[in-house]
Amino acid sequence: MIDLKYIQKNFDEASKKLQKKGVDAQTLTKLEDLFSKLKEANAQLEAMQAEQNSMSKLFGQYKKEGKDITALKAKVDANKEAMLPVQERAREAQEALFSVALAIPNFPDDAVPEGQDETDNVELRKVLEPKNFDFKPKEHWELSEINGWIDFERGVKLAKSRFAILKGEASRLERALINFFLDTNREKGFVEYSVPFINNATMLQGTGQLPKFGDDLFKIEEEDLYLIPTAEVPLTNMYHDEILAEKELPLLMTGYTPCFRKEAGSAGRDTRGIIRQHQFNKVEMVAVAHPDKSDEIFEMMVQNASDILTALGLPHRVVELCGGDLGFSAAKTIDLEVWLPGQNQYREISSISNTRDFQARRAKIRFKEGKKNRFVHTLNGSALAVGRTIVAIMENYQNEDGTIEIPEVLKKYM
RNA sequence: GGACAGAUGGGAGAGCUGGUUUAAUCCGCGCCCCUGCUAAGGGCGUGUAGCCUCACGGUUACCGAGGGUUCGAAUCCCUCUCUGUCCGCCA
Repeated sequence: MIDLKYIQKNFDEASKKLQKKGVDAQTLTKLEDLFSKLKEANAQLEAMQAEQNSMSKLFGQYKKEGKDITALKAKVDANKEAMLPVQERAREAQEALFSVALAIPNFPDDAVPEGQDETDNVELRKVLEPKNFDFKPKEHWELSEINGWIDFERGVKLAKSRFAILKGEASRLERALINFFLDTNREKGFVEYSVPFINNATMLQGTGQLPKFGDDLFKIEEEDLYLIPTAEVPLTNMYHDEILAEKELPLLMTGYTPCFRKEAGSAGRDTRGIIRQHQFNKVEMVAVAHPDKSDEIFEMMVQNASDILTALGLPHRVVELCGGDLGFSAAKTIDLEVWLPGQNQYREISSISNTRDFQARRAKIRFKEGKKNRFVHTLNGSALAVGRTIVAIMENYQNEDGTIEIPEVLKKYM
């Protein structure tokens, strides 16, 4: 959640920042107005409550001393009644404020490039040269057919479209990748976790998926539970509503989970192959960091994901997202895009974001700095998306006859 | 799924026949004092969020969650969640 006090004190600046993310000034004005209304109502209510409390105390005293309480009772009753509309006003303001505030995205960092969509993203560097094939490289679904790696039809039969089955070597490759990713992350200082794949609504709100993006989530019917769209949700929310000691920071976490997404806005995109599935596997990095250290940790996370791709011999480029392409919770995001020779283009395989204190405010994750509590910074990033790594290996390591080599670093895992 | 018990501040633990409890007490933790080392002792302080105040300080809410009764609820009533123990079932 954005800092309401900041908005109130620096309205113009806040408004300008949020324009980068497509929030109009009108919404912000409404927010500011609701915030003022809430404060006003609360101040009045509290004064009345104070009055009520002191009269009640007196009431007890009178009774003890056997004094007449008729007059006092009338006064206290009148005050109680007068409080009701004020109470209602405060409650309404609170509700209205939150419904607006929870739907406002994070401020982008000042250094984030201007832009509307992914075409305005900025390429920072390329790592590894794409290999020159002396034949026309095939797309991964063609290679899958030759090798019998992916069973799309039966995946659809079991669930519905955008579900697939990995078979034999492909399934083993997936398992090897997960282990390779987790081991590498562990070597970089991330602690490995195995977490619930189902989280409740409070947690989804903590990391920013709810209330605005419920359409992208699979919900468990009749329960307040959702299948996680990313391990960022459980890993970050492990510290939901906790106050950490400063010396505990940073908390570096990694975990493998399946991820479930409805892909509501992506009908018709990437319908062939396993680039875009309703269920995919991912190894995630999450950091809970001291605000002064989050930039440093961010760079480390980007470097780690890039190093993994390099170790796998996969050409990729590092791209900084422009304001218009930033996710809801992110202040800054760097995507890693892997080269897919079959598709003849770079495709996203990792996305690393610093949410600053945006998620920390929602999830109430703080640390003790001296006597004061301060919000932490939370960061998350894939290292890596497993399914897309399989696609990348298939397409980059294919031979002319359609067979696929296994990258050297994975051989000990298979 | 059934039966019983429970949920209090960093920990332990009282209060639970409604009103000097601003949540006692102990431990832990912090600062200070005493003590020529050590041990021991003494004093003060020590939750979260918000609002008002330059500050000192004041004030409201929070005793698992939500609602109710009452002038007043940790305490009484209702609903829910979770934990423990036993039984049943189960990878």
